[in-house]
Amino acid sequence: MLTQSVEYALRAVVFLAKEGEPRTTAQVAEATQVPSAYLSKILQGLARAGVVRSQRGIGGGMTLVCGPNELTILDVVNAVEPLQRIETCPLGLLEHGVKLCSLHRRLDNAMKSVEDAFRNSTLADVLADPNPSVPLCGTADSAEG
Amino acid sequence: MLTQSVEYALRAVVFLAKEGEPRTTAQVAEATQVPSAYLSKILQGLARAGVVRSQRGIGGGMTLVCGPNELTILDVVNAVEPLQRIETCPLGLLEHGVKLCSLHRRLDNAMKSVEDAFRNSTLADVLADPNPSVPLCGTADSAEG
DNA sequence: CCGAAACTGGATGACTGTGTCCAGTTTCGG
DNA sequence: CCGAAACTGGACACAGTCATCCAGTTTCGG
Repeated sequence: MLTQSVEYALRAVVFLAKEGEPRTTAQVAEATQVPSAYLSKILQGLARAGVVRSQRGIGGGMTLVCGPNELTILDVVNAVEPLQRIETCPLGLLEHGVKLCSLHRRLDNAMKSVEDAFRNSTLADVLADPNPSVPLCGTADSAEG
Repeated sequence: MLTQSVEYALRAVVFLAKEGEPRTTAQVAEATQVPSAYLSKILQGLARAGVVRSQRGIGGGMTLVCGPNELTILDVVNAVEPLQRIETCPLGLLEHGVKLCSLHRRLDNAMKSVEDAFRNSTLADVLADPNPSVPLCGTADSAEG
């Protein structure tokens, strides 16, 4: 339902939030197991959206612009592929423009529940979650096959 | 977030539910404002999935297999493009397989909320909704532009 | 049987998402 | 200044989605 690019972007920012210091595209790619050439495009997008800052040259890399508690999953999703709500009738029916019909209202409510869930999760929340599985972290041999 | 094909399929089944009798692809296409050549492919898929029954020849057309109160939005969505939950860790980390990490658990919870919302809406619900905008219905000149 | 109505299936094309590659540019350290 | 490190941008390839068109098949009515 969400695109591959969104998944990759989320992994990348979670990693950057966990590290807290500049990391190169190659480092992020290895840690998140995302193809590095493609990840660089995604990070470029996040940089243009103001989520991440890039620094060229030796010692450079990518850093989060905000702290983990000021950046939500929704921010990242919207930076990569804006989560679009149904604002007006997809059929272009004028009467449905202001108040969606029952079908589209139901679809939009589902969108809204996703949006709300994403808005209520900051990266700090994700990292602080009392969960046995730490995001992106596996033992050396756990990613085989 | 949902594909165009899902939107088209939902419009089509809502229309068929409202009519209750066989309707040709052309009739459905006009009522739902979906390109008819493409709609025929979508209806073929719905027929293969057992949501709709097709009848060739004069007097034929498409009919719902079940009654509107036995068919949910989720059924239609899954027939066209299965709504996929996150079952195992997308990174392939073995430790995360059974219990998702906090990032993927949050993403999957969002998927689940969509799935639940769709499962709880039958076509009968959609049609019976006390809403001033009746699904797919506009006055003759409301779909201009 | 004949023909019109209606669905079926394959070929085709544009566009987007995913992914790779490489040449170019910036920056830092010496 | 020089070179290595690192990001940037463009070109390309491939698959899937969206969409169209047409020839073929089934079915009904007369």
